[in-house]
Amino acid sequence: MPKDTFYNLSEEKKKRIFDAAVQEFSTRRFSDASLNQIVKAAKIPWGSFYQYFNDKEDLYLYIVEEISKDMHQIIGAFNPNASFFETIIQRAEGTLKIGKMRPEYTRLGALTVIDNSEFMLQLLRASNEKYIEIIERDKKRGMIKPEIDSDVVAKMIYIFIFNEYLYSGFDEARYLNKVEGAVQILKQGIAVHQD
Amino acid sequence: MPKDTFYNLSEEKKKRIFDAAVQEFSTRRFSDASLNQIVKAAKIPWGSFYQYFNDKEDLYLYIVEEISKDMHQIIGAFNPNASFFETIIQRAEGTLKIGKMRPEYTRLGALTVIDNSEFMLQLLRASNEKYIEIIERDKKRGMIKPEIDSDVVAKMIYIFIFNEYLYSGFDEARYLNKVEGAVQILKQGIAVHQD
DNA sequence: ATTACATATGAGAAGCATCTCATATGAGAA
DNA sequence: TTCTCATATGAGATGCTTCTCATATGTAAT
Repeated sequence: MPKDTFYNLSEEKKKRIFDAAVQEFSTRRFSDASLNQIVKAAKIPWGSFYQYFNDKEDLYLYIVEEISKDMHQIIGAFNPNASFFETIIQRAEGTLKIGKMRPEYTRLGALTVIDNSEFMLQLLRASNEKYIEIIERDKKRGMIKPEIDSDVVAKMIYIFIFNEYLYSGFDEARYLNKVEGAVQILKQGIAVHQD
Repeated sequence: MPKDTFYNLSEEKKKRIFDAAVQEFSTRRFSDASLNQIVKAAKIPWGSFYQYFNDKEDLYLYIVEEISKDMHQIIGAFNPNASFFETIIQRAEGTLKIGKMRPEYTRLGALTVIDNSEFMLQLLRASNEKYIEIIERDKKRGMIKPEIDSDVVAKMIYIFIFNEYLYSGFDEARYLNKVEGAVQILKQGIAVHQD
């Protein structure tokens, strides 16, 4: 947690520090990111940094927290009645929106997720839980086969849309097309029915 | 490429260096791995290291190369006539075999792949190409719906089995069960058919 | 004006990294 | 034996990092 001294700073100075940190943490992963660069870019003296934050991790967690707040505001609430399949598409669209409005958040997110496997695990688990709930609900609604392993479905699609975004998300049309393709495959399967 | 001096070394000494490097590179990613640790563990003097290798990367590439050779020998050849679905299962079994026989290779592989996104991209592309070929062949065999996007299928399953292994591969039965579940879903889809 | 206190400042301590280089060693050839 | 040359060796050069601390500054209260 940043110290009081940090919160007492002018908005302008806080923003300078935030921007410098986002810039650095979206370019290099946590362990490679250099406080040197950050204090230089933020134009604050070395000593001041430690008046504001306990250490590098303190700053990092603050940044992640702020970004998370900002992202929720940008994406807005999901439609709670959307089917699992619709939810996937909505989520992909939300990801694209963030990527467009705050590309640096996307880069930082990608670095965070590949850097800290424990963090990634938590993120995966949390997302998975949400998806599983929606799948279970749709099973009750009679929209999804009840014998299916919800965990597997959730992971297949979540990991797919995540990876596909990292590696082709810059091409929005293509990305949405691929996600829709994946949803179709989930829905219908790929085997030729011989019955 | 290691220097001649390295190849002239006794097998015992080469193995000592190999083992020390695998140990370090399977514990910390490339940029965090410490040559200090490696020369200490391998019991070679600092100066000698630079008689054998040009730099850290030189050693690293050598290790990856050796591991790759060793792994191919362990897994052996795939059955070329197996269906796409069977190939997936075989691949998962191969991964488990490596994880059992050379757990340190798996750890090193995981670190490499998350460390170097360019390397990961290459790996993904190469694997994807192979899967796509098999899928296309099975389309011609009349086993897979021809209108399906092969690229999406390949990625969905490949990324799934990869991630699932990283996060639950230690429980072999569970892992194979999940992979089989994923294959079933791919085959049949998850939507309740209303026709 | 004086005191008190929060904040600002940057030089440098301390630690760790990779890599170099001058010198030592030891085995085979002349 | 003496010379040659590949190899061995480790101290330390150099450069990066995070983080500390003694001192300066500015602001508000007395």
